[in-house]
Amino acid sequence: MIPLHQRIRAEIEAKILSGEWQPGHRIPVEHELMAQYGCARMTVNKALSALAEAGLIVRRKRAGSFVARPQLHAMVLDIPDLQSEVIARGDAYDFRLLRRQVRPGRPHVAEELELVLAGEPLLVLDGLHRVNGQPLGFETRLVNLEAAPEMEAVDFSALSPGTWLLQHVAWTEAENRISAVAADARVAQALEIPAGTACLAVDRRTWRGGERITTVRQVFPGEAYDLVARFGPSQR
Amino acid sequence: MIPLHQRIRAEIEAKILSGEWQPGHRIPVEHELMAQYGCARMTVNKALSALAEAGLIVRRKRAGSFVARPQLHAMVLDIPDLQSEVIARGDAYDFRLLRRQVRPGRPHVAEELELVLAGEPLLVLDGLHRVNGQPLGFETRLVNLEAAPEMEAVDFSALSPGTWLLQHVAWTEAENRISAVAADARVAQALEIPAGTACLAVDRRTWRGGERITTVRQVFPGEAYDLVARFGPSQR
DNA sequence: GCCTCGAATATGTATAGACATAATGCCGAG
DNA sequence: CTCGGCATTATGTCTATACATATTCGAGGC
Repeated sequence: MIPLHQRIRAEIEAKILSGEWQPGHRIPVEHELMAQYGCARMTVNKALSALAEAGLIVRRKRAGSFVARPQLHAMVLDIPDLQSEVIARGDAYDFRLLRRQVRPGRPHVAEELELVLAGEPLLVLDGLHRVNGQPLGFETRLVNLEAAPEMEAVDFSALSPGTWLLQHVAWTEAENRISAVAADARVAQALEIPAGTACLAVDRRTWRGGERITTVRQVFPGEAYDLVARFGPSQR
Repeated sequence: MIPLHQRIRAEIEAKILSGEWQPGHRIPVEHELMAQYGCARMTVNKALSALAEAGLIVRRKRAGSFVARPQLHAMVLDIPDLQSEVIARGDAYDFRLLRRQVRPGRPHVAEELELVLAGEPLLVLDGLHRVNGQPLGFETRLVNLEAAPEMEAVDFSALSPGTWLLQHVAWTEAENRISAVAADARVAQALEIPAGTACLAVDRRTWRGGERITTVRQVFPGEAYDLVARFGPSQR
């Protein structure tokens, strides 16, 4: 019932991932596979093109197709959505708003100017993600109200701004920057950990076609949280 | 000179990424695009299939194709290769080996048993990545010598084991786990930072077919290093 | 009003053939 | 022996056509 090009792809993929075909190994040329599966070349081609797209093989004209030497530097990172992740585990999630403020962007703060022109309205939100009443992560967010004016009216005393934004505001590009920081006094107090504890910081910025929508920094205690990036069969 | 299907793809992608076609917008059906570009349906189909694969659009039979609502949780993570990254910047890279040891896997250490059976040979390497003579990151590595026997003979007093492994040992699957840790005494001394400093820890495990090859933990001072994950046009 | 079934529609898969393009390797000229 | 150019080969793109499949919409029966 599964399409033939997908079966061809899966069988070759299995040979590669099992190690039976090592990097550098030459894959049967399209005419051979065509004969082997009794199908048209387009079908074989589709399977091989998909494998090439996924980076598992390299194709060279006149020479043939070869198992690729995998590269470390482009892996798929899972960024869990806190709320759905927590709820999926059967725990209770809530968001506690600590600060809310609408004010113009300050002309001397570079971070705010990346988001809005000086004087344009900026929504500032600080809050705490919690699991079963325990602090999970601290979040500081700036929102460009020009890009998401409806957001000014939303009540975030319980709903997470990230969740609301994902559902209501379209974005086209996003960047996450991951680093380690020591918890400062404010974060430490909110997360109920000693000041100076090593924490994972995720800085996320989102755009909609050139226009900046929001900037957020989320800080998690180091032992309570990690991020995973994979290359391999689970990739798809 | 660029293939037509790629041009079609690029033009639709541009409309989506510019925000001109918002999420939920219905894309012209294949027959319309076919007429618009004066080509066969297979060509249009190839362009749209690629966009669907990349997650930019969603295709539904009978209904049509629609701009997808982007999901946060699968972004592409750049994991720089330290050595080439540093050299590309024009700085001097070197690796200093701090410890080297070959011994059997200890039966009570879970981490070692994931790599080898108890009693099988294990290569243990500790070392320091340096830029212009300054410490950049501390690395602790376990290597399964069954999987990479040639490695026992290599001199790592200057060459980084990661670089050697990437070039000489084929792998099929890898996982990176990113977390924050406080520098312990040994790491702090090696990196010349105060003990307890917040650091970014990258735990990497690689496989070949089901067989584990190596486990490595790299620790970087928090301010000196970060990782970036993106979704968007730079994705390809 | 509601439910079922069939027609229309858009995508999914596949074929057979054609020409384009790139790279390898061989062969002959110098 | 070396170098340039040409034939060969494998992939890349595209066409025109066909049938399969999933989903929606509407018509008709209850």
